[in-house]
Amino acid sequence: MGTAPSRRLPTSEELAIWRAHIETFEIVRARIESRLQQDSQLSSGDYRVLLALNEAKGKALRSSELAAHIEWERSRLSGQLGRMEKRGLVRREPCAEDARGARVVLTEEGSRAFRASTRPHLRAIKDVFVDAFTPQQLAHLGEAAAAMRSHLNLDAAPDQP
Amino acid sequence: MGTAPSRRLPTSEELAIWRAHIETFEIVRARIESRLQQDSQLSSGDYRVLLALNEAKGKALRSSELAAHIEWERSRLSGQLGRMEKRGLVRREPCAEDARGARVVLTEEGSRAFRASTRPHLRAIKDVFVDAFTPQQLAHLGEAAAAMRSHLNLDAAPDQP
DNA sequence: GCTACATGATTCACGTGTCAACTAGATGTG
DNA sequence: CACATCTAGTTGACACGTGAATCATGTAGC
Repeated sequence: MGTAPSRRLPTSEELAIWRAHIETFEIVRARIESRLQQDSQLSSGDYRVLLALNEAKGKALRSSELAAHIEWERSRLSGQLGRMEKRGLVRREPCAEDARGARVVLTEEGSRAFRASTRPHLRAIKDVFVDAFTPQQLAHLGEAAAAMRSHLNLDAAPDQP
Repeated sequence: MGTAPSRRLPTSEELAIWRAHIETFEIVRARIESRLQQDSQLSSGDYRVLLALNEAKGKALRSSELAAHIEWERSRLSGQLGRMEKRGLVRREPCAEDARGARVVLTEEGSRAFRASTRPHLRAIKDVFVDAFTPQQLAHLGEAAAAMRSHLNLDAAPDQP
């Protein structure tokens, strides 16, 4: 099922849409990240880690669970946690069940920083992203993202042989 | 003119669209860049610089013209050019009219690399991006990008007092 | 138990981005 | 001409991302 993708190159209109889309939303991402940084001294990486830990039972996760949850490479997470630990946002402690592993624990300070960042961050998303569009356009964007995810076969069950 | 942006936070639907959009198109960008790297051993930064130089008269530009053209910070361009020069894609030569400046010249090798990269790169854009959508959806994406550009006041004349 | 392999996590080298400081040549004003 | 100031470009410190290599611990097969 599905139509065969045509073998031609993109037209100049298609190319222009690609370029406009990627360049524009790159700026959007940068603006929202910059607001997060200014408002809360957090990078988007910090925020993502704090969000995941905050939702976790006991505000702690095994490092590899965390990596899987936010879909990051392990080495990426390792570096990120190192920086966050230096700033006191998280703590790493040895894991009782598996001496190889580490539990990543949200500190009180990390928890406070996350709670304080949420509202202004959501606000920035509203101001910069949501308010740019009509409800129609926003719905179209949602559909486009869904179409893309299906095109790329994301959303597929992650552990299939 | 224009409706006042409401002061409420984004709804969970709006937030979901934001997250789906940014995460999905981050993956799209990564895939297309990875194809460019595999097909042509070029990063997207390399490609952008080569594209600009290739279009320039004499396949050369002053460093600051180049920076302005592709809208990069000067230090970013400086580092990029250093790496590209090491690989033989561009050459920097002193500038006759202004001894401070440098002319960035596309080398024969850089020109060849760019020409060889174009088709596979366009092909990747078609495969990964364009073919994910119906023509309607693609048009909607173009409109969304335009709405966002206008929301952010991009497209404004760059040199207004 | 011992060897082989799988797994959790870190480390290293490198490419890449930002911002602030710096160098050196241009320019404008007395 | 002397001085302040502007401009072109580089450099350095740091944050961040990737992939390969490394190290230690777990687990399976004998």
